[in-house]
Amino acid sequence: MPARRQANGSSESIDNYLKAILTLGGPQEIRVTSTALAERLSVAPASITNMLQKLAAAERPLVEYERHRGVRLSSAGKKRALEVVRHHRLIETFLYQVLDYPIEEVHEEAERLEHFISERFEERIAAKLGHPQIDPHGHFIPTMEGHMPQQASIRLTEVLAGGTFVIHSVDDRDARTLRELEANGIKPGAKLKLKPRTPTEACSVNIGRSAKPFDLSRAMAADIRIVPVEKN
Amino acid sequence: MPARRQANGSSESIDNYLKAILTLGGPQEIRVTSTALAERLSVAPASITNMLQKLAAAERPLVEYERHRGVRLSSAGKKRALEVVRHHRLIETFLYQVLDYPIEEVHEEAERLEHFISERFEERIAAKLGHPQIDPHGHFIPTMEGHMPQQASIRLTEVLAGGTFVIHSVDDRDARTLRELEANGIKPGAKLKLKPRTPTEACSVNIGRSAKPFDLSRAMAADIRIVPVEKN
DNA sequence: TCCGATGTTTAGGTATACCTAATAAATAGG
DNA sequence: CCTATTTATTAGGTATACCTAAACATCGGA
Ligand SMILES: [Mn+2]
Ligand SMILES: [Mn+2]
Ligand SMILES: [Mn+2]
Ligand SMILES: [Mn+2]
Repeated sequence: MPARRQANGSSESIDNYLKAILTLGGPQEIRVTSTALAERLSVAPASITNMLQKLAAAERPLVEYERHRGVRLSSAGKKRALEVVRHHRLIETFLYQVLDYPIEEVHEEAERLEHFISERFEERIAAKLGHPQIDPHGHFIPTMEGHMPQQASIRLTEVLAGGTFVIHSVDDRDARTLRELEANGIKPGAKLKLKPRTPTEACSVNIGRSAKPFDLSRAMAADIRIVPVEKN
Repeated sequence: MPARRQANGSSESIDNYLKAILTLGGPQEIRVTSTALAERLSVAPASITNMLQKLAAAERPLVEYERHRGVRLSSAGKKRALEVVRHHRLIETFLYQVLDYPIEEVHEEAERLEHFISERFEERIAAKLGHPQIDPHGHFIPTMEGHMPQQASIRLTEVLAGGTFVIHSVDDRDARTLRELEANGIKPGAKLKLKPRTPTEACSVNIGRSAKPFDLSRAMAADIRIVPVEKN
């Protein structure tokens, strides 16, 4: 079936590949391996190779691909990926703020709709929301021109020394974890005191100004990104 | 490509077939011919036959189909069709009232999004709008349970006798005509005086309480449905 | 440096939803 | 009532996006 193609010669499937490459490539746009993509997209490695070859061979290629050496986005691919991420995060913000969705349900809906809204829809919800720069999980929303600030935050699990932090963002993909995080006051902007620990120990944190420490599960800790604060 | 399937074993394509059969079958649920469907969906007749056979052969068939004798919706098919029409009209109302879309642009966006929103999204926009019963073109919005009132209206082109009418609804599919209609004050609820005419004559109307008559183009007249009013 | 584990690609196949061209059924006109 | 036209179906083919299994590269150790 003629999978619905967007104007730019993209499709729902292609969009998802581009987004995955953007995310997995990270800020330095490291080459992404087939295995990493296969894992991320829950698709067989052979299917990944196929798609990457197609994307690289197109008239206006969306990726740079070399056999056995991974892929990177071309500038056209990066542009489209950021456009889709903008859609995703604007939709999440809209669902949360205008339609009163519970935080843990916005991601799934946005993951679908991001591929099907028009430029007008994008523009209208952005206007309705006052052109927001941050989504409900704390992630930056790319601008219409395709710019997105670097996240200066670090993973909570990478900090062993302890200290005081502000929560920058939470991962949006696992609804259960996200609901648990929110139920415990762990959301962007919240303050958090971390006890020093060894790599194998659980993370024990104080949220806000509560006196009793809270032990984060592995899943919860891995989904939190934080920024250090000077205490004053 | 695994065309996105909704929970009910439907898909964007199937949804559009079901909607077309609902509309073309009319209130009495007349059998719909392959040609009519081919025309409506801009798809080759052979493709229609193919799809109808598939839909009729399914475990839980969405249509009743007999070779050379057209199709009707099964009760499951009718249920789904009304669900999609509900999505469509709620989305149109939402785009118009909440996102301030121009009237002539809501249809195209709704035509796409109707297939991809969740039950939660449907429920949330319905709530936001106060559970509306009529969309911006004057069409009834099916209820959550799949009920939709009959339209008692008639086509403007069918009236030769003249008289005073209220505009019940306008067709939403042609953006240009719709914009023209709206620009001339022709929208649901507006009052309209029709001069008597012969079948070949153009329709000349007075809109609202304006004194100067307006000649409707064939396209415009065909897109208007009206209800007679007692003048008092 | 060769060897095997791991990762990647090729080869061949499926389902959806379209298409065109050829064929068959239904219907309408003489 | 029989044929010509219209309408519909069958047959065979395309593109997208997946899959599994088999073949092939790459790279880290021994
Ligand atoms: Mn998300
Ligand atoms: Mn997506
Ligand atoms: Mn519409
Ligand atoms: Mn549609």
